[in-house]
Amino acid sequence: MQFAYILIAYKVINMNQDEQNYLKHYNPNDFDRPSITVDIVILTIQNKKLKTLITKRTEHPYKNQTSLIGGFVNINESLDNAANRILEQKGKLKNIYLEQLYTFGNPNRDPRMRIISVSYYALVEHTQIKTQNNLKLYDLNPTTQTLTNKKGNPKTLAFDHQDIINMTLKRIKGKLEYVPIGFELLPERFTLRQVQEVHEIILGKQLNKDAFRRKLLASKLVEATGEFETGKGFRPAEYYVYAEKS
Amino acid sequence: MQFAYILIAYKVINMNQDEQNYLKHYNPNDFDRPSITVDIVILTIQNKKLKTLITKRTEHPYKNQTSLIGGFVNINESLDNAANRILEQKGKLKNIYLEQLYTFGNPNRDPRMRIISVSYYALVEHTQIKTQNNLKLYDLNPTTQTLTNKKGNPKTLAFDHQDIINMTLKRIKGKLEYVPIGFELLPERFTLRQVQEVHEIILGKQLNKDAFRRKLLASKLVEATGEFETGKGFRPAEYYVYAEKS
DNA sequence: ATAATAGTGTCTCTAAGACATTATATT
DNA sequence: AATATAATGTCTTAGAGACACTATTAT
Repeated sequence: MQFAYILIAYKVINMNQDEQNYLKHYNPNDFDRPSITVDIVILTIQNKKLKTLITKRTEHPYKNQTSLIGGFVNINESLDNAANRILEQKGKLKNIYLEQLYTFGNPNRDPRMRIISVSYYALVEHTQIKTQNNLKLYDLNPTTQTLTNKKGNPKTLAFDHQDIINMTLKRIKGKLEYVPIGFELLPERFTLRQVQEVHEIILGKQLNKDAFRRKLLASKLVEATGEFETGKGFRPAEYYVYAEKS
Repeated sequence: MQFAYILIAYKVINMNQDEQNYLKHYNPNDFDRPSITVDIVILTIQNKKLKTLITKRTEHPYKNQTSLIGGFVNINESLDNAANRILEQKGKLKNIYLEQLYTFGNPNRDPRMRIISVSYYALVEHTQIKTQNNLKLYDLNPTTQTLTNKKGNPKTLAFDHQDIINMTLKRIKGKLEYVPIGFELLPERFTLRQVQEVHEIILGKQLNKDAFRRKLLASKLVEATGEFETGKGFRPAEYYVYAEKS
C-alpha cells in the first residue's frame, strides 16, 4: 500500500523551478502518519455551577461511554475551522468563544491506532446550549475536577478526556487569577456581582467584593449601560456590557 | 491507494469481544491524514542577549533558508519523546527544559502537503550549546521579535516559523510577569543579579532591584549556597541555586 | 584610597482587604 | 417599615518602588 519514490537531487539555476520539480515528485505517503482529531471541552455556568457538555459514544472504542465532543480534522481545513465545524455539527453551537488548549499525543491514547488530539475549550452562555438525547450537561467540580451526572453519580470519561478536562481547569483558573475572562459565560448584559460569581465558582473560593469591583472597573473591560435589574427584592444592580479593549 | 472496508455492526454479549472484533477490522488508511512535525524554539542567553538556535534547510522546500529545529513525529513515539529526540539528534542537546507551546495547523503552511506542527520551546544554558556549520545562534530581539545574524542582518524564517517564535516570546513574557522561570537559562549556581538580568533581557525593561530581590527570596525558589563570586572588582555576590518547590 | 557592585534598612506610595454607611428595589 | 443587596467611602494593611547607607572585593 506504500510506494517508495527515488528522489534525484540536481541543481538548476532557477531555484523555483528546482523547488517545483521537487514538489512534483514528493509523495506524502512515504511515511506512516497519525490521524488528527479535535476534542472540545465546552464549559458553561448554570444554577451557579460549572457544567460541561458531554456526549455518549455510539461507536467503538469506548462504546456507550461518555466523552468530549470531538471529531477528525479534514485534510483541507485548519484546526480552528475543524473545531468550529465540530462545535456546530456535534455540539449544535455556533459563534462560540474557542481557544486551543494543548495537544495530546500519547501513542496509546486511542486503541484503534495512533490518534493525536488537538484540544480546545469553549465558553458558552448556558441558554445557548440545546441538550438532547446524546448531548448532556454534567456538573464539573472545578476543585476536585470530578464530573457528575444529574443524579450526582460520578462519571468516567473515554480515552484521556479526563486529562483534557483537568488541563482546561488548570488553564482557565490560571487565566482568571490575573485577567477576567468570564464574560463569555454570561449573557450580553450582566451585573458586576454575576462576574464575581463566575470567578468564585471557577476558582472555588470567595473573593473580596470591594476589591473585585474596583479592579474590574479600573480594568475598563466593562461598561455601565445605565439599565438596571428588575424583580429582585432589593436594590437593583446596574447592567454592564463587555467592552473589548480598543 | 486507498481501500474502503465495510464494517458490519453486530451486538454480542461480551462487549470486549465486540470491541476487539471492531478493532480487528478497523483500517487506519480509510481517511486522508496529515503529517505531524515537532518544531522547537531553542532559547538561550549569551552576552546579555537573547538568542535562538537556528538551522539552515538543506532540502526543499525553503532550501537554504533558515528555520527552527524540527522533524517528523514517528508513528510510535509520543510528542514529548519526539521533541526530545529531535532536540538531541538535530540540536545536539540532551536533558533540556522543554515545554509544549501551541499547534499550528493552517492547511497551507507547508507547500509539500498538509503538515501540522506541534511547537515546543526549550530553555538552555548557553555553554551547553555546540554551534556548528548548520546550527547557529541568532540574536532574537524580544521586543521587536526580530531575528538577526552575527553581522546584524535581519533574517526571515521558513514556513510559519516566525509565528512560532512570536508566540514563544508572548508565552514566556507572560509567564515571567508572574512567576520566575529563567533558571533554566542560567548555570547551576547563579547570583540574584543574574536572575534579574534574565528577566530584564526577556521583558525588555528595567526592573526594580530591591523589589525583585525581596520577591525572589520570599518565593523560596532560590537557596543561598554560602559561596561567593571571585575575580570581580567589587563586592562579590553570593551564589544561589534553584530550589524546586517541595 | 578608589571604583563598582552587593546587600540592608527605611520611607513613600499604591492597591487590596475590612468595614461602615448610604441607596433603592420588593414585600 | 422590613429586608436584602447595590454602591460608595474610609481606614488599615501588605507589598512594590525609591533612595540612602553600609559591606566587600580588585586595582
